[in-house]
Formats: sequence, structure tokens, C-alpha cells
Amino acid sequence: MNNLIQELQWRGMIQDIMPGTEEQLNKELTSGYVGFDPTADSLHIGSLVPILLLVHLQRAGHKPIALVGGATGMIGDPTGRSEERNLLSVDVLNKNVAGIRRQLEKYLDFDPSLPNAAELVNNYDWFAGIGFLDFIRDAGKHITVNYMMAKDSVKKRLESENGMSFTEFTYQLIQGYDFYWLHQHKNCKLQMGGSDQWGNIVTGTELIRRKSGGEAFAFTCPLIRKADGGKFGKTEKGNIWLDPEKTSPYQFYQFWLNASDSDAEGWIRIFTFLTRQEIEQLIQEQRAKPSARALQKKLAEELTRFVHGQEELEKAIETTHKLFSAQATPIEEMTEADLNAIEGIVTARFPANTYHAGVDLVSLLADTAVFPSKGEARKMIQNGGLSINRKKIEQPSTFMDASMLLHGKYLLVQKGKKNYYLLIVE
RNA sequence: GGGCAGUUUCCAGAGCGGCCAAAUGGGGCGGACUGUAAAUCCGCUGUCUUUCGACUUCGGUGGUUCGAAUCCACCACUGCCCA
Repeated sequence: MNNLIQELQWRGMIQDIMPGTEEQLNKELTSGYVGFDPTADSLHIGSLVPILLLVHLQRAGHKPIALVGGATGMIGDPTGRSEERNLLSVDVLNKNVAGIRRQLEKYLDFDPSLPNAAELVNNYDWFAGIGFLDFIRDAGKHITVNYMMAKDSVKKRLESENGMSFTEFTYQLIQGYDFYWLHQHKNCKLQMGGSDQWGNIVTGTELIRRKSGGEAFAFTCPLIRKADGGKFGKTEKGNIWLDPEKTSPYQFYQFWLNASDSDAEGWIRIFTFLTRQEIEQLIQEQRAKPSARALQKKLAEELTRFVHGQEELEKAIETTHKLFSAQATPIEEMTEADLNAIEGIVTARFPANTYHAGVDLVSLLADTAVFPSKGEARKMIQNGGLSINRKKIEQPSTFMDASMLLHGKYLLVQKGKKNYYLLIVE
């Protein structure tokens, strides 16, 4: 059994930790859990850190429990929100729970022959059977409102102009009860999560202590930030999802490849399983020759493999190479096979007859979902942000003819420098 | 219950009755420079539109006016003060 806490500590993955946690983990095989909110039918990279906590836990010989919040999702966690959440419908919730479940299964080892086999639970399973009055008497009696109001998440909302509904106020108690339930039924003594969850987690350990006198531990990891203060995991196209249908492996790879130097140093420790020596060496390389971007490449590679597998990683690297590394070679040298092998970028098809009848570029782009409207297409061209087949388009009034098609049917469109689209005439 | 202040475009925050699609900052997007980095500089940033322009925005509803984000009335919400 490795020392999990020390491992996570040098990786910079521990923010708060309860006294005695390390001793507990060194003492015996311990079950620990992380909760996942079913706010969408896929996890995104923000959930990657909690997933990794579970993976590290299992690698250290302990038993990971992934909890999907079918019940808590019905309430909505008020943490970090300045206004009331809209409730999700039961149908949507069920769909989300199923989607998240499927993803979590990929990252943990559920082999039942293992003493520390991973387990997946849904808190709806136990909450469904508990009546309101029972809950109020059973759990509510042990936690004072004063205690609940002292939490940051609640305090902020009480101060805000939007207020807070009773429903959301209840959230921490519901989540706290999860920990209590797992403690009672699964001998789960540890909860992990993002540092924003600390308040909710502590309510759980408190409930365990007061109701059963049991011992419970917890630690949290820092929330991931970008060095420039921007939101982690957001791009102009929205969230970076783990679902390849929502974010292609190529786009996923690109996201990590685009990390800034200072982010990459921290992220590679958190998001990969590379050893300390390997990482230190990479950082040396990076500093010696920053333009090689050894860190970003390794980070993107490791993570794309972890999330999407070796095969998808290779395709992503190949596409990246075709689009970026080979920029000096003339576009005409790209074979049809090359173009077809470009995967993961947005592809749009349009009928040959409209094309051969003659189209102005702006209408074409607005019709093929590269741009939502002609105005935007025109604006981008005027700003010098549009290239066709690697050639910058200077005039919004550019007219298209067959000579511009590669292999008689392809157009490689660039919006900005990094956003590629492949248009295919058919 | 009484008094005062406020509600503006993604956010913060200006806004004389006509020159307001609305200052400025932030954020976002694009460009230049680079290393598909950071910093810096430049442009764009309500929607649609080739120029002109058209259309919808300033808590809600009515009104005054040739004309209102700007004036009036009522309603809603928020903050502060006195009971």
C-alpha cells in the first residue's frame, strides 16, 4: 500500500485534509468516495480531477466508490452559485445518471475478484425509500440551522440579492447523509472532492460523528485554475467533454496542447500518472527549449490516451500533424487520403449543384454552419481571420469557383488560426 | 408601517428629452509578434444586412411629447435608514 497522501501532496492535489486521514489510510484498506453531479449526460474535464482521486485511491490499494447523485441532482448544489438553480426533470436526470455511469466505468477497475474493487452507487437508491418526516427526524435533528448557515455557500447566498430557496438550503444535509449512509452500509470512511465541496463534506463527517459516533475522514483538492485567471475547461466552443461525441478526441488533444507553459507545469502533475522524476525531467526540457513544448505534448498525449485510448490518440496526433506541423508544405500536396484522414474537426457537406451554379464565399460559409450568419462571416474576413486552403481571404466579396476545390471536392477552411473546418462538395 | 436610494447591453459601471445600439473597464473573438505559449500592441463585440440601412434592447405596465434609457403615474424587486 503506497502512501496516497504523500503522493497526492507532491502532485499538488491536496487542499484541505482532516487530521488523522493519512494514519487511517496507512492503517487499513479504506473505502473512499467521490460524488458526481448529474447536471449533464457526460462528464467534462472539470470532473477529471475527482476521477483521478479515485484512481489514485485504488492504485494505492484502497477501495474507490463513485457516487452518482441521482437524488442530490434533484436538489441542485448551491455551492458557488449566485442564484437559484433550475430543477432538472426526472427524465433528464435519469438520462444523465446513465451517461455518467457509463463513463465512470471506463476509468476504474470493477473486477469483483479484487479486494479493492471499485463500486458505483446512486444515492437515489437509498433516498427513494426515505420519507420526508423520517429524514427530518433522523438526520435534521442532529445538525443545527446555525451550523448550516455558517457555511460559505449558504452565507454568500443569504447576502446575495437572489436569496436561496429552502430546497437548496437543504442540499448540504442531503449530501451529508450520503456520507453517513455509505459509512453505515459500506464502511466508507473517506470522502474526497473539490475544495468547494469542503463545507458539504464536513457536514457529512459531523453527521456521522453525532449520529453514530463513528470516525470519518476527508480531503479535498484545489480547484483547477488557469494561470491567467480564466475558467478552466472552457473554450469558445464551450465545455471540453469526456464524451467523444461532444468533444472529439482531436479537440480534446488540442485543448491540452494549448495549455500555457505555467499551466502545463502544474497540470502535468495533477492530470498524469507520470513519476516525479519523469515530470521534473520534462520541465527541464521545457525550460531548455520552450519551443518544443515537451510538457504540453506529453500532457495532451497522456490524457488523450487515458480518456479515449491509444488508437484515438494516434488519430488525434496525426490530424494535428497534418493541420499544424505540415503548414509549410503546399496544400496541393495533401492527398485525398490525407484529407479524409483528418478526423475530429467540424465537417460540413454541401451539394455540388449550388456550388457549380456559383456561390459567393460569404453565403457558402453562412450556409454550411461555419458561421451563423453572413454578417459574421464578413466581419471575420474583414478582420483577416479567415483562410481557405491555407490562403488568407482578403475580400469578403470573394467568389467561389471550381478551381479552388482540392481534388475536385474539398475546401479546408480556417476560422482564426486554430479552428479548422472541412467542407465537402457532393 | 415611515423615509431615502436603486433596477442599463455577458459582467462591472457611465448615461444632458433628440448627436444613444448607448461612454469606460473587464471578459470574449480576430489580427500582428511568437512556440498552436505568456506579455504587449491593434481591430471587432445587440440582431440581420455588400454601402445605405432595417429591426429589437435600458425592471414591468400605461402616459406626457413631433421625439424618451432619460419626464410623469402605478406595479414588482433590491439595498440602506427610522419605528
